[in-house]
Amino acid sequence: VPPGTRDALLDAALALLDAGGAAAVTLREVGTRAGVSHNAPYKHFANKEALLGAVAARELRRQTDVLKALGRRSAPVVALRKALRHYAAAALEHPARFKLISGRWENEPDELREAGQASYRQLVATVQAAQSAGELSGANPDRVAALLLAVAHGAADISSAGHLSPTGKGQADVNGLIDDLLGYLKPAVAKRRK
Amino acid sequence: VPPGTRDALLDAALALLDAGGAAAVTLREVGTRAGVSHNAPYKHFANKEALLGAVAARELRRQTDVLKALGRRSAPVVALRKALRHYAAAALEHPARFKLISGRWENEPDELREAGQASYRQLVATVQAAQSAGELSGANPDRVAALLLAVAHGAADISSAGHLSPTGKGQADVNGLIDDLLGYLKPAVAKRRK
DNA sequence: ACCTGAACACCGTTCAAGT
DNA sequence: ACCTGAACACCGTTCAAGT
Repeated sequence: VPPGTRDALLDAALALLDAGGAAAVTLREVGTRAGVSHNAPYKHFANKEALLGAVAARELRRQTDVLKALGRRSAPVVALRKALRHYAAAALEHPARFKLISGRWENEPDELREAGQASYRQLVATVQAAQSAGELSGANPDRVAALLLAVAHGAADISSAGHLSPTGKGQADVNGLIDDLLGYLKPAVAKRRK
Repeated sequence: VPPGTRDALLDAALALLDAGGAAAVTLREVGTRAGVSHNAPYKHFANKEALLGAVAARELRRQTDVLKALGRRSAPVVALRKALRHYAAAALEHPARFKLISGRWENEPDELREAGQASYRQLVATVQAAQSAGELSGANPDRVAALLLAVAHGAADISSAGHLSPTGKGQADVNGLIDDLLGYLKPAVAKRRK
């Protein structure tokens, strides 16, 4: 099937989101850009929140696919570093998407919750692979993954708001913080296998 | 001077923010709750954004005062841990305030930017104190402070959205991540002074 | 100096109606 | 099954006018 009204609505909503933030996503403008009337969206989505939820879930799935591809092409700890940098870079490049995907939902759509869980499982798997390869300290992989995600998320969010540091240089600083944490998580070099 | 319309407007906006999120803060409802007409706010603030900016700056100043008091009553590294926990707990308790204070601003009010810088300086000073006391590893205090803030911010934001972990227990997990990072930042015990 | 009431443009949502 | 056009309630903002 060609584009289809539903996909055209999602595309229009994403374009408006990136261009002008969440406030710019108007059902009327979404409809107009998709070539339909101002309330045709209601034939495809229950309401505005459902439309935004579908946009968020689609983007999160796309992002997770990129992270999976990184995992197939690099050594574990390199894939982990690339994944975290990619996560932060995406957040800085499209802050409104980032807030939509990672934000609070009154009624989180199943589609979005499942995409989020799949993305998190991918991260934990990468951490485990790096630990098994002896490239990362051996603490509980779930906790390590959560810590890494918290830093990437927090650094990107703070930087995106312009609050990282008075003299900060944006993304460079975000990557620096990710590297700092990965450095602290390096296994002790003195520890030798028996 | 007794309350004053301006303070009454700020109080009403904060109450609406906490009760129903940013979407519930309506200039009309703010005016009504403050006992004035629906557009009296325009006599005290340029527009809705300016009103929200004043609310954010006031709350950020209050929060920073709490962190300063913690610093005066505890040993440095204890104060640091308490400050980070307090930051995260406040974020979880009043998520809409947290997003307002730490979010993006089209035109960030001077008042808010200055309050944010003061808060960050307070955190860096606490890190430095902990390092001077030999309770925290000696890396660049600005980078360490940024890393700690990123974790507290990121963990609170992810947890607040319900995305920390499928089996996560909210605030307990956030504090756990803060403790994990502080653990990694402990100075090497084997290192003795000459 | 501070406030009110009417008015305007805009938005989410609903409904009756069309093919 | 999908879409349109009119309509409703609500919101931010402006303006003329009041004290």
